[in-house]
Amino acid sequence: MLVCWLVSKDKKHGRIKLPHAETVLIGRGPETEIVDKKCSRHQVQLKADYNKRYVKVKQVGTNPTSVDSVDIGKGQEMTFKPGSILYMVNNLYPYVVEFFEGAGGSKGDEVKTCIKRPPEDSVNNDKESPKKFGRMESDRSISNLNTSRSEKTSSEKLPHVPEVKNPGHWSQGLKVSMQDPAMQVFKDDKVVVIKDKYPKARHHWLVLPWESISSLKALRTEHLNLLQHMHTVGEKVIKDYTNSSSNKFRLGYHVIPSMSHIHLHVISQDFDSPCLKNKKHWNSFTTDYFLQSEDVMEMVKQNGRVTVKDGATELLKSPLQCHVCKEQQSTIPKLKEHLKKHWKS
DNA sequence: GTTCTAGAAC
DNA sequence: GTTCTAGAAC
Repeated sequence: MLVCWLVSKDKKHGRIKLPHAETVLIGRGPETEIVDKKCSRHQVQLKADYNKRYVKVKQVGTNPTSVDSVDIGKGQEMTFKPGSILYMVNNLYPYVVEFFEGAGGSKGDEVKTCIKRPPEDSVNNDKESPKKFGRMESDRSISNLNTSRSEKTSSEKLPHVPEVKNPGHWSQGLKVSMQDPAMQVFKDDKVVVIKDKYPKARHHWLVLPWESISSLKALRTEHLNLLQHMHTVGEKVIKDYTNSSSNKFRLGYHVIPSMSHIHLHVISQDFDSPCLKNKKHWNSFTTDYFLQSEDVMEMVKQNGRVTVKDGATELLKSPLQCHVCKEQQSTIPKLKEHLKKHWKS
């Protein structure tokens, strides 16, 4: 009989049993002896899969839980396998997971007080295997790019290349793409620019720092130079790769991005793209969900960090309003038809 | 993040 | 009947 244990790496307390396909909530409390207020009482939701020999970890609390230095993100899941380290919150309180054969009997120093929920789908877990991220577009051309660079200055000299420990998870896709030379439109020692894989306008790039910054919340005063550089590179890409006089652009960040690793959107304001399909897409670029790059820099300058207001998610449900003339449209197809009016010939 | 699809809206 | 959205699954 197989048993799965969650083990505190710093041996703060006894191991916690994770039964197959049962949801277990862990966080601040007597069973973990974590008293840190940054850790929610229900910080993570764990569900072991004895067939796959891994544990699904969902971050329930607000502050970051990470697996091998990759932030999971609130409400999101990652796989946690033997050999990986789960940090309960803020890179603190390390845990490992262990699967043991035939250790059914001995209760040992097991901690019993964890909260359990009935399994949601106790069978049916066998079919899916970790997916590779996305699809690669084979026809991506970089022939007109990187003209100023000599051929082989690439990755070996870069100061930070973010390690992707869970490349299978979709939220890690940017960290994979940014390291793929075929995706890189521009790079220097601090940042790399890639095309958005699902552009929401005729021109849509992402500027990513090599330095691993998980999100806007991690920004501090010491990042100001980098933020400014990201902005400057964004403007350079507009200048180099578009007829910039005829295209309006905005540079900014999503308040709550879906993808890990901070990224500056550089997007033309035509919003002419088949990938723009729903209200969330629209509102994420045309409401205050989109924080202009300059505003982010100003906030960091003033307050030393970016404060994210609660309820930003609600902005994604706002009525569809044209970003140019403010006229409201009832559906996405009607909005897309309306937008044509504002395109230049 | 995208895809898929049930069922709401028309 | 078709179009469109929104939520689950990935």
